[in-house]
Amino acid sequence: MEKKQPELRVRRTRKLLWKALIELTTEKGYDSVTVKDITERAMINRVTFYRHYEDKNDLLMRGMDEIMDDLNERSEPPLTNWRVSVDQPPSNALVFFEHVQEYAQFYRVMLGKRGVPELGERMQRHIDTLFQERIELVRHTESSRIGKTLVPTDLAVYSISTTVMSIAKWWVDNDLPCTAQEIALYTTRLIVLGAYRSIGVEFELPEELRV
Amino acid sequence: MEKKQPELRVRRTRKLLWKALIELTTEKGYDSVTVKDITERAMINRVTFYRHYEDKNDLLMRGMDEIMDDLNERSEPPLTNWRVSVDQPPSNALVFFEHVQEYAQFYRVMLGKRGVPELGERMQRHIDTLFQERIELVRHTESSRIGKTLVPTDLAVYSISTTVMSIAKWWVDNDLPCTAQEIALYTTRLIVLGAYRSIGVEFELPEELRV
Amino acid sequence: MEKKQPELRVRRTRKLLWKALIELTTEKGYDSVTVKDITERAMINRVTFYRHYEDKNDLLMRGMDEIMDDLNERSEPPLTNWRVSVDQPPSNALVFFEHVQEYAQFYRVMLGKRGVPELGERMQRHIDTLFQERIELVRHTESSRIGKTLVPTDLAVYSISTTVMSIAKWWVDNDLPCTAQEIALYTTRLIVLGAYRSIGVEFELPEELRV
Amino acid sequence: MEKKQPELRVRRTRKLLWKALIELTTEKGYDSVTVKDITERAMINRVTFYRHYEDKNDLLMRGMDEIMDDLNERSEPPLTNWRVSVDQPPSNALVFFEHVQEYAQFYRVMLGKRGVPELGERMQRHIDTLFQERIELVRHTESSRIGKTLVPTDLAVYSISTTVMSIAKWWVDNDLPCTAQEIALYTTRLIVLGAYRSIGVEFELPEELRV
DNA sequence: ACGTAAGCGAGACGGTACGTCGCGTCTTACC
DNA sequence: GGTAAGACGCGACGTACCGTCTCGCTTACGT
Repeated sequence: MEKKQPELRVRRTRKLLWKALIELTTEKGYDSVTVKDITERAMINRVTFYRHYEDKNDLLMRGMDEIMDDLNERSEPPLTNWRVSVDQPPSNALVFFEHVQEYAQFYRVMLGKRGVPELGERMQRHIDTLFQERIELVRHTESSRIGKTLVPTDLAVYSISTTVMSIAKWWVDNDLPCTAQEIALYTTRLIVLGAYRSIGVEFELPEELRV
Repeated sequence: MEKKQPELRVRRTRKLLWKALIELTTEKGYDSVTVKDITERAMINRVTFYRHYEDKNDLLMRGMDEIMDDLNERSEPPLTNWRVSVDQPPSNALVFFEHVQEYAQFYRVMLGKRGVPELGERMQRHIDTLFQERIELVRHTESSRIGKTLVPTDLAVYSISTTVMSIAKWWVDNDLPCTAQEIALYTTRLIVLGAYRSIGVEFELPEELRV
Repeated sequence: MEKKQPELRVRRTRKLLWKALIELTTEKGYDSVTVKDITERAMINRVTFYRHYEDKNDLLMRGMDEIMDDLNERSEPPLTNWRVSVDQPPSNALVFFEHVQEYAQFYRVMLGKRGVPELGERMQRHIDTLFQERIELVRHTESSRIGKTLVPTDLAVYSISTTVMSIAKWWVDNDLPCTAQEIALYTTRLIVLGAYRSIGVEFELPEELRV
Repeated sequence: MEKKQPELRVRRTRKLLWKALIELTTEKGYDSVTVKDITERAMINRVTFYRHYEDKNDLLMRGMDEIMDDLNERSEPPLTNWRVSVDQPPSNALVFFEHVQEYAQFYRVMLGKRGVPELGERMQRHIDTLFQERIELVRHTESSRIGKTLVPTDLAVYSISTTVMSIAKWWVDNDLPCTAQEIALYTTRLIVLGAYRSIGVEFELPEELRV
């Protein structure tokens, strides 16, 4: 059973408000945007705004929810037989960056300095979850040998999710200068070489990269 | 020639206002703090606040300036004969984390989710500057061999400064669970193994870490 | 030809709305009553209210119309051979107070301080009309002698209608402490002794009241 | 020790607001006047209004207070040796109507149908107080003989204060068609002949008025 | 040490935005 | 055709903060 679609007018109103929020945040930064600004831009009465959302932040959160829901639906559970590699990004990395690409304008705005730190944190939690599961799997897979730990694991995991988020930010800020496939690969390389290596997860390294 | 100290009362007023800002930001987050809050906490008349600062942000920026000045004074110019190593953090890494340690309360508050993203960005720029110079040096030093580039250099540099900042945040958020020396070492390892390696900067790796 | 009765549902709706208006005015005063209050109390949809009435005041006016129509139907034209007396209220005085008695709740509410001044004014106009005709008759009837005028006639007439209305208000406010016959008599006495006398209308005064 | 005058600006602000209230009430009726109307007319910021008064009604009440205070200061306590007469209004009647005359614009507006019933009630209470004391005195003065009671005393007293108020209203509504002295005399006559007589208070009646 | 210029407290004020309430209109769907 | 349910535009409300101004008091500094 699927949930009933709201009325046409309601959907139109909400869409216009969301659009106005993104536009205005792009123009003057999230903090500077007022509810009045949003409703004027959307050509919606201010009171009507409050009939749908508690405040500016509520509008943002609900929009973010939808986007995060979309990401969650796309993400696959971590594979059990998974090979750590510097040549092939894992499927969820690809899913993540394709998702970012799709909502590029949104992410560019919201991850920017005048955007909403909250968004980065929510996504980071999402990534944390995926990676922690993954790392456990990786550490217990025969294809990975465990070496010496150079950095505390929790610090390394934290640095991983930060790295992913910051790369996503860099990617959209620079107007997607490469494909999702490529950026996912770069991300994988940085993480696998750095954080993974630091916590002793070993991996297949092509001959020419060996030290 | 030293600049004349402001009058006693003026220094007292400014100090009280700064103290109040930090306290209140700790308690309820920077955005929620109002000028009225600050002046009430500092027991300073609201008009007096405006005699010293343009607004809440001005107060913050001037405080940040002083802290950043302190950091800049401590930082040394990058060494020309510099050896990339996973065992010994470069001196500026140590300087940086010792500085963070000194102002730990300030950084904990301001880097936190209810803090001020602006601060992170200013510091990141600082770090970017240091690292870009350093990387140039490293790449042209005979002690480092240049290998294959796995990740675009600008992306790697960006990920470096992000990593440093995020580690600093993790460090203060977790109440300095290790010494400045240690955290500087971990940071160096993550960066050297990951980002440096990705852009082909090779380094001395102890025997037992070799793949 | 009688006017067609509205549909059953319509009559029910209007009756419920009227009832709710009176109740709510009793409870919190006319000004504080909102259309929403009325429709909630009447368990009628707010839009339905607007299908029947323009606004809260329209509902009141139409109800008042019906009540005033009732009063007008009962009132008799002033008699030509009419004796001014302090012992016997004229028939219309009786009609008036019996009418007030019948709609006591309504009058108590609407003449009260949180009621509707408009009502008092409409009734006062009604009374004015009756009295002006009457006074003309009285002044030209041989049974009344015209004495010296102590007060301008228009002022006296104004004071008469005010007196009647204020007595009606006093009567319902004090929960009808005497019969309609009695209150009509008191009213007549106050008017005949005061206003009538002041404009020179003389009257039969029982022996024991003479000065 | 006299109470300290508020600051010049404050007095100016309040005066402008009061003036605007009276003007606007004259133009469109008290109920239709909004705080926004008042502040725009007074060229005062709306927020400043709320710094001085709780709401529109508070502004009115405080203005009324001052006017009532003025009336109270002028009114004399009822004389003990007091002669009821139809030729000479008692001094307080004169005081009252002179007061009304002075604030004629205010009373015209506020006693009118689009004015504020509250005002009439406050004044009526003032008058009630004066008259009740006076009637007690009158009834126990040798110069007045007590005759038969034709109307309940409380009803008669009520009708007195109503009469005074309604005459005041008539007077200002008709643009003061006679002097305060005259209107006070008419009022006295109506009351003395009507209500006083009805409760048995006898008085000096010139020969030609005797029945 | 002491007079004076500054810093400061107190609070009125104009202004922008907030979130809420009530009004009256409109549409859709039911019966 | 009467009614329910509810979205919507509109105008006013009373409040919170902002940043400015003016009026006096007091206090630390320089001569």
